[in-house]
Amino acid sequence: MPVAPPRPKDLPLTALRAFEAAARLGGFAAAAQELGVTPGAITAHVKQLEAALDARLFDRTPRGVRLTALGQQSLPALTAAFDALAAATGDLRAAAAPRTVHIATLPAIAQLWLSPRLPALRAAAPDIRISITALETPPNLKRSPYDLSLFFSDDRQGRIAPDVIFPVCAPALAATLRSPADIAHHPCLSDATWADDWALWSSTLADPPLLPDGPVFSLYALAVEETVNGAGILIGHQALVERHLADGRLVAPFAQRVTLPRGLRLWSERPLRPGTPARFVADWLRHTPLASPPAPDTTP
Amino acid sequence: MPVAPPRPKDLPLTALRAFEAAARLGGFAAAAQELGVTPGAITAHVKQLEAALDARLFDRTPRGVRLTALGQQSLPALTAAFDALAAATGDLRAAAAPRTVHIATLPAIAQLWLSPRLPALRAAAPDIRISITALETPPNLKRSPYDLSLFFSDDRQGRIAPDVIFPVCAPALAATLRSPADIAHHPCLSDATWADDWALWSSTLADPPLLPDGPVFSLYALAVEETVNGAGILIGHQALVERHLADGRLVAPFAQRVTLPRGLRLWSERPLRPGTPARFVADWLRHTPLASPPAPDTTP
DNA sequence: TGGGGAGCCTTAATTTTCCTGACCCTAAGT
DNA sequence: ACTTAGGGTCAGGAAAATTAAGGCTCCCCA
Repeated sequence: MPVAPPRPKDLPLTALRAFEAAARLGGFAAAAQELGVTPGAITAHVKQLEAALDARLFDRTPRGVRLTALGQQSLPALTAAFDALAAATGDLRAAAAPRTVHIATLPAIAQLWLSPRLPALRAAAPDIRISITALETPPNLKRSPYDLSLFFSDDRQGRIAPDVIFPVCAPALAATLRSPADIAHHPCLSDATWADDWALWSSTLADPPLLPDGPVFSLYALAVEETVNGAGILIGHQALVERHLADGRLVAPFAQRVTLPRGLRLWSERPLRPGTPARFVADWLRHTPLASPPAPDTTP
Repeated sequence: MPVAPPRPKDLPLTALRAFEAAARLGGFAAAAQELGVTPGAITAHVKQLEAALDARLFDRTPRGVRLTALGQQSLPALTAAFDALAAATGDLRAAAAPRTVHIATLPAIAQLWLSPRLPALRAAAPDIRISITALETPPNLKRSPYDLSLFFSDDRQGRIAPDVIFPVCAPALAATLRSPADIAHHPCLSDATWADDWALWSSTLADPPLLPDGPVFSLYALAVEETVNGAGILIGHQALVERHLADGRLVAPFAQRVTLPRGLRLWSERPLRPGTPARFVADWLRHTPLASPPAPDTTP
């Protein structure tokens, strides 16, 4: 019956957030990625929280962690509270920078789909600042400071375009190709995150050709650039190569095209109120086709 | 139209909490006290948040800070979110230590009112752990990890006893007192936080005596101890001296008693569900009178 | 009117805390 | 047996809090 046990300290906020993320995502590594810290930090935070509570929140197994009953019953309220906090934070940020729109997207989409559209968008809304952040994985929009998210997804909600794939190459190379079988004589460029694009496409042919190996890129935009330079044949994603097809730097030598179940998807966590900059940008991107490229400069 | 502005970082959680507290309480110093940090830390947090938002949240004036419009409009949602978070952590803490009750109270109440009751309470509920934290100021129960709060307050909700004040002294000294006028010949002990108790009491007399100065204590329990030792006359608070009156170490030499508008108040932020340890402790404290002190040990 | 004195916030330097980065460990799936 | 995937551990360095000092008003009172 001590009169002064060490004052019951408030549970540390960051440790609570680390626990909530780890519990919701089912692992420390995933939580570390969402919070942008290292797994070691999550370990320390959870341990700190468990020490403060004097209770286990996770059962440690050699291949991961599993929530204890205590952790399970506490998770929903914590998640709701952090969601509310994130929503309030989002409102605060929007109120502080009312004319800025933050977009999260894949690096490839940023360079090959979004970037060509930006000049026209900027002209259409000169007072809106567009901030683009390239991420490998779609963020948790409930928690991240982005207004719009633009990724490939199976979800049809907010789909802008289907993902259609087909081989593309430089015009000079295309001139040497007669049929899909000719692919065997050229390098097949592909992207690491879409490793089986070539297989998917060729499997739809009546007579699938032998596919030679080719360089695998971790940046799709780089693969596109190499293809423009004649390095080989790339398995193209329509949305990402349309600009190069339009201005003639790339051509599609074969008619065969494959529509994948996923598509380019633009969405936001909360409904965008009409009149807000984010709403304008979303509507504009959704409904404005890519403008024609500037005519090649033929004057000296 | 930069493609990679420094990635919009998440607003730091602790900075948000510092801002919320400062905004809600109307000052950095008050926020620092509620959060248990120094004012300098609040300054740094708010500055960090303002830098992250690239907007002012407070107008600095020489005698304090005032919320900007941006700060004002963002405050309610933030406060609600942190309240939800505090409620969730409270539930988590309760689930982790289901048989512990945390009580916040004044040091004087802890020593003079609560402590004498603890043995009987412990006997009545041996499986409940009582944790008592002595604070000079009632905590914000919505945010603090206490189940029960026990302070003097004007609020009648949850009142346990009125605050009745009257002079008390050691029996030997009392024997020399005939009327209130005799007070003038003895030191008048008082507590710094209740500095005008003497004036309040004496002003109700038909013939107010001249009040001599006396030692002012910052710990009321110490003043009581000194009075027991015959150091002078103390202005007693009924709830805090009842134990000493009951066992005869102090007596009340005069009949005149003054009931102040405030009273001893026991309350909790959220309604206590029946069957919970906190509910049991609250009911017990509310309804169980102070047990008789053990008989003086007269055997050799 | 003008000079303590008290509040309140800020700043600078020191101390403490936290995060990272590289390594180890264990178990499950080749 | 080797690889992979997930956590745990530890030393060093970055970022935070504390402490202590400083500036700026207002208030009070002579």
